Amino acid sequence: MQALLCQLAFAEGGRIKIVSSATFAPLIRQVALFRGLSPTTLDQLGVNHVIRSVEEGSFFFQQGDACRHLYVLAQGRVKITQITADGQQVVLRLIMPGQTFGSIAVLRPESDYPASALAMEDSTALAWDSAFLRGLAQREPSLNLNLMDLMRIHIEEMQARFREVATEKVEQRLAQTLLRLAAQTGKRQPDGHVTIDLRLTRQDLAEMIGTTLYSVSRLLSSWERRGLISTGRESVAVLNPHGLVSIAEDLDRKE
Amino acid sequence: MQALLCQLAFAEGGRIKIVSSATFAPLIRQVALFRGLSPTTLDQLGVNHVIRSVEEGSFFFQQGDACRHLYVLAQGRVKITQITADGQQVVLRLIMPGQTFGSIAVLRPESDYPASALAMEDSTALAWDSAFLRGLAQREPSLNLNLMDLMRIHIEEMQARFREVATEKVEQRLAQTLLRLAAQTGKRQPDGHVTIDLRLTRQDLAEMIGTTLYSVSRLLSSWERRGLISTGRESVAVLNPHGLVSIAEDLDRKE
DNA sequence: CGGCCTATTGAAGCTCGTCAATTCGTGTGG
DNA sequence: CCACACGAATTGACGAGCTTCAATAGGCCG
Repeated sequence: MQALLCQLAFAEGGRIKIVSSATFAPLIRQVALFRGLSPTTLDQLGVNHVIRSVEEGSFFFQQGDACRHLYVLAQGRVKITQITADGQQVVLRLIMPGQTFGSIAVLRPESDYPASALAMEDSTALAWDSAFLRGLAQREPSLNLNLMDLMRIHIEEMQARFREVATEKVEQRLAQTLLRLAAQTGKRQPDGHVTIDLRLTRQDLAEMIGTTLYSVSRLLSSWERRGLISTGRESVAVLNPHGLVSIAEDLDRKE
Repeated sequence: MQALLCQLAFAEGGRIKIVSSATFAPLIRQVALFRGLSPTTLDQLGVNHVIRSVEEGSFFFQQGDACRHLYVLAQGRVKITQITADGQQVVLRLIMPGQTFGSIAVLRPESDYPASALAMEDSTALAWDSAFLRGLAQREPSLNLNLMDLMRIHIEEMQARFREVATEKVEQRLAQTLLRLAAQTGKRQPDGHVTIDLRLTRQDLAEMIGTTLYSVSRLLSSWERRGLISTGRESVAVLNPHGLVSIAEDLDRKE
């Protein structure tokens, strides 16, 4: 384990801090993956993890690394990405605190991570050894069921995104994505608007929907002119969700 | 169960035959999902299934149906599809004999199938009740592990396809898909060529990669002119795999 | 203030989708 | 057995949508 940490720190320039583990006991009880587990098991989970802090721009793991740990994000934001041979990147998932990533690790002791986990800001995650979790799952069937349910959700999300990118126009996909982000993580402001406090660049949004940062910028500008949203550097506020819905459903072709 | 069969038969016009179950015992032992299970369990699986035959063009299940069964295809070919609000279709998977589909059913008693399973030719599948399988999994942890492994493979496939459709051109995706089909199900002919005996229309290929049948037709014609493949009605033979690889990797832009 | 990352916008061009017309191939029924 | 019908496939023309490149402006931090 220590070897892995050092290797990653070296490879990516990430600074690794080891933090007191008592801090995170409440978090563990809220994680979907650990729902319904016995107090004994939860205690074991509270003891047998490692805390990893990774600074912005560094990786928790990279595509192709041997996958030996499952992570739960405690603070920060992480994006799960794949890079193509010619350097293009796609964003598969955004991870918020309390969410699980690297769960492939539990299944196959000898496989590699199929994607990379990049910290979008300084982030801290709890890491469990996959062999330890496999042992735990033998005594706690709920753990397996929870894990399968996470995988099911993940499959359905990827299927939906594949369908979207295969059938819908950039305009629709972007509107859809903004609505989804607003619903998941947006915060309602005193003035009634919903802001997405995620700091996503135009580039990030482009990689989530399979387009270029230029197309994203053009669309956001035009929507701002129409009063649907208000944009800022690395931020978007949704002013008129209904307008975005009609774009997402392609109800307003040609005006 | 009988009610479900009748309902589906009615809804889709599918003709349902109930066949002797002894026929399929050897198949069950070869299915990846059932690998490593005890002989006792395999016997139980051999007894507690239902055999469903569905004729070409009918559905084993449709998007939104309550999902109560897991299927293993015994003969025929099935495609797993999703349909968009405006009638466009995408093909998520092709199922060949021995492969499992509808596996989401096992996890959530009360959920719906997220996609449809359409018989591309007259097909027969074994169906297990999801409650029965959940019970079985409590005594056979291997079943859970196998299922999770299938799900892992499925996730990685969908991630790869998302990356492709988000970053690659139609040309590359089509070449990639032909190579994949040739590797998975192609048969080497006496003359050394590899034919894909799947009967896939241009439309099917288009729905697999997110394009139109016209683009597929144009590309296949041009590749045939260049001697890379030989095409026929609902069939393709790969003559020069290496040429397709260089197209898939975009090594020959502009000639 | 200067440097760097992010964002905007225009212009040009290419890929791809769309529509329409036609041909090809397969199975059916007279 | 041939003619016909129907689905599958081909091909051309056109244009919309999107990417690409380049130039410029904006915002934030040291």
